[in-house]
Amino acid sequence: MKKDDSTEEKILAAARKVFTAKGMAGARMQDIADEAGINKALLHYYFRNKEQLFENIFKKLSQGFWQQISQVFDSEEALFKKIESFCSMYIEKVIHNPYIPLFIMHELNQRPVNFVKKMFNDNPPNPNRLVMQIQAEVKAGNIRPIAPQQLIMNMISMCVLPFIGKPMFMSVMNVDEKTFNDLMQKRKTEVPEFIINSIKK
Amino acid sequence: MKKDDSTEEKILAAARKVFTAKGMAGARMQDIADEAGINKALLHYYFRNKEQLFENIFKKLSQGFWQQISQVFDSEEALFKKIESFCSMYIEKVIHNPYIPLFIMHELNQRPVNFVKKMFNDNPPNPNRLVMQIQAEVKAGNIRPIAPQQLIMNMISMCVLPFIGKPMFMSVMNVDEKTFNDLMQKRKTEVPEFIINSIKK
DNA sequence: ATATAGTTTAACCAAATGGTTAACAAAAGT
DNA sequence: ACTTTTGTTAACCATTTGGTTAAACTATAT
Repeated sequence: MKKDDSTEEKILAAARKVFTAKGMAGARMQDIADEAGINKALLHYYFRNKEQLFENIFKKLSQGFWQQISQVFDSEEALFKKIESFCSMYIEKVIHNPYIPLFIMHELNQRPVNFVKKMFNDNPPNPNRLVMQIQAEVKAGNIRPIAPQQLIMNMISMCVLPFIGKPMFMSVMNVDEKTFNDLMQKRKTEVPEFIINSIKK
Repeated sequence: MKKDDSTEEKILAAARKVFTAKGMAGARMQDIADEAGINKALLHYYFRNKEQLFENIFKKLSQGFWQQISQVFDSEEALFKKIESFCSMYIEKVIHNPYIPLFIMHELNQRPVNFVKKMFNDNPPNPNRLVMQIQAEVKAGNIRPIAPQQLIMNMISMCVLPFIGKPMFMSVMNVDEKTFNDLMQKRKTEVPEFIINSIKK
């Protein structure tokens, strides 16, 4: 029935690329059509309008991204091991999808809180296993006292911000693409080491 | 000669508000005019076009932001004290300007590298005093070995990312505005403590 | 007072942009 | 074969949006 079975996928791939690079407001439907190599009207044939195409991409990306996080948070690993797993997994992921975090956070900041809540409330139970683990280790005296929320924010921050601020960091540290990538590779072990050094007794 | 001496300032304040909230692509000239309470044509009378108005705002914000950072970096304080100063100063600043970092990073990511370089290359000398301080303390054996660039990225990351990701954090941690603000206030001492605990011997 | 220069506005314009339509092409059903 | 359904396109449309213009208004200088 279909002439080319992957047209819808081509559109989705193109939309993802354009939206994540330019944001909803900066993306042009024509850009997406060009990127997909199709006529602009086809976009509206497969997806009613820009808003729906955007939501399709955005929901998938933000939920997928968060799902991967909470999967590690809820795993059975011990705390220190889990910190190592999370940082290396997450940094590795962002190395290969450097635009996603900034895209998600920029768009979340454009939308009302109830929209944001709807996006995350379903899947990730809170307090999750990681929060309880941290509380337990503090209570047991195995790590120094720290609020789980603060520790988790610290961890996520160090994993993700260097990518969001990549242009700034590259410019002010005066490093080229290759050097920057080397720094990020090293962070996969550097960040967990930094965290564990801070909380261990 | 001028009817209202502060018209230009009203425009700049309005433009700053709209641009930082919606970004260059999402901002409408009409929005800025409405926010300033003036006719749209006046925008073009004081600033030739959207691009120039944007550049005016963007340059001031990004350079000012970076200047404040490098000012602390280059101060005469001892390392640990400097880390404390930076974190409390920076978090305090972002509490009162929560949109700025995300705005700057989003816009920097939309522009070519040479544009970014032009924006930062002038003022902040690199390697700056903070880099040299870290190297010296490592060499003297006063702190554990760490690359200055990694430590500085860690510090900036923990100070700024919670604000960039505020909607996400509020939603997944299920906290309200007040609780979030409390968390951020505590970070002014929590983050430097976290860093110093990690690097001290 | 009147001219002059600077300021502000309503109305307008052209280009860009999201979206529609009608016709055409390709598959699938019969 | 041929009818129907699905996929694709070029041309078109309506609205939005950045930007202009000409006239009106205000303050100052003469």
